[in-house]
Amino acid sequence: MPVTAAPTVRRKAGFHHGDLRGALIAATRQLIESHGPENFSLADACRLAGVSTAAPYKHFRDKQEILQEICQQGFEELGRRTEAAVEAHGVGTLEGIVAMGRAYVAFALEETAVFRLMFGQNKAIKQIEEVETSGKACFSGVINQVALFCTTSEQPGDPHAIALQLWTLVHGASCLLIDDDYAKVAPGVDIDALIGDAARRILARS
Amino acid sequence: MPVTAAPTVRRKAGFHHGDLRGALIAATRQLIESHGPENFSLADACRLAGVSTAAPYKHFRDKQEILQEICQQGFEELGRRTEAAVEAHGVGTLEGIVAMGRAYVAFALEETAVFRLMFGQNKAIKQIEEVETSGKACFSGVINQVALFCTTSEQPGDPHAIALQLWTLVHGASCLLIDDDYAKVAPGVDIDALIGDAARRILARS
DNA sequence: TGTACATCAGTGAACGCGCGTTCACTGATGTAC
DNA sequence: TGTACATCAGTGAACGCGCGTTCACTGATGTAC
Repeated sequence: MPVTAAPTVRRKAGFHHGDLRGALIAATRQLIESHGPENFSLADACRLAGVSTAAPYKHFRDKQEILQEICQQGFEELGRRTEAAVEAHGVGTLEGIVAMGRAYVAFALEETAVFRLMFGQNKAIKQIEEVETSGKACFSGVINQVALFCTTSEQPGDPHAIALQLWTLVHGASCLLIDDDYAKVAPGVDIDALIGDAARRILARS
Repeated sequence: MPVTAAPTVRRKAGFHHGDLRGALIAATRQLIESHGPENFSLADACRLAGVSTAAPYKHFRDKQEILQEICQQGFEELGRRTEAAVEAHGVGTLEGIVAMGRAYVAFALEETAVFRLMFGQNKAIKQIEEVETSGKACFSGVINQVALFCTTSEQPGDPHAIALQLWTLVHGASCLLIDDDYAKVAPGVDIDALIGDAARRILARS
């Protein structure tokens, strides 16, 4: 399938590109979005960026390094989004925690390919240190909120265990949505309601 | 990487194989288990089964058809397991429903590659009719149990909505486990406890 | 029981293809003077 | 301001490789007589 340049990744005129590194990342994101991270070819990304297939090696060690970079950016973006969500809806409140969950699912829907990289089967990508650190930071944010909620609402629950349950829930929703698996048995499911309801039950005084 | 024949897929002596269809399915399952469904090559499966790369075309239309067959078998197996679980732990009971969830996660852990096929991104595989039917049947089993539980325990909840929440939960647990994503923030998490606890909260009188 | 024969599962070679990476190179850029 | 030059981003051709699928074929099997 021939790949034509999209506006966001079109090269500048002339011999030098200007921001080939950025353009290759943009092209890669676009390609893994449509073909999945496993079926992405570096050669296609080069075609999208309008450069020769040898050009990426001036900016990345190998194909894998581009994916690692995208994965890393993804965790930072996810952290930013969930933090923004909880701040907008109330730090330490039930609504704030639910908003974090919804932000997680929204991220999976909007940045599906990046989400797949971040939580998918390619272990090599996830195991570099910067990625692990950003990932832990995201989760710590959730635990902190749950702990805060438990304290202020005088709940006896273990924040770490509850945060894990909530993460499991929103991650499940994300996966079932992006892989179109709800469609078969619950077309048009209201996912915000599902998450809100389930999270409320998980966070309820037990 | 050279692939050597495993006992379960070794060919019989002689020109004719005997059960090449079965051997190719076994070989494919083995390969997608180690390389993922996206990185499986038909040629490797042939090597494992000890036949030429042209042999599969006497039994399958193309590469995709082998994967569809495995996906189909997977839904049937999952249905069998969840039904067996609920029958062993109490039809229409909370424990029975929790057992179904645990059986779902156990299936994901034991048949990871098949699970990935069944719920993964390859839409073409999931969209054939037999697969859709088996998938719906699996989910209906859960709804029925939840409905039964709601009735006998005089709960007002909507069985369909509650079943969706439970599915979301156990699917999330399955994905996070098989992709090794719990490891970073909760190494050695007790997943049976997590599911039991969360399911109890979701099924609790609201 | 013995033989002729149709069937068809598996062969092995070939096809066209696209991949990731390497290589010596080229020419645009920007700095030193 | 003008010129010489070092830098290094991007080129284009080539590499070795493995893939999915097709093809005419072959020979083991089992059935009809």
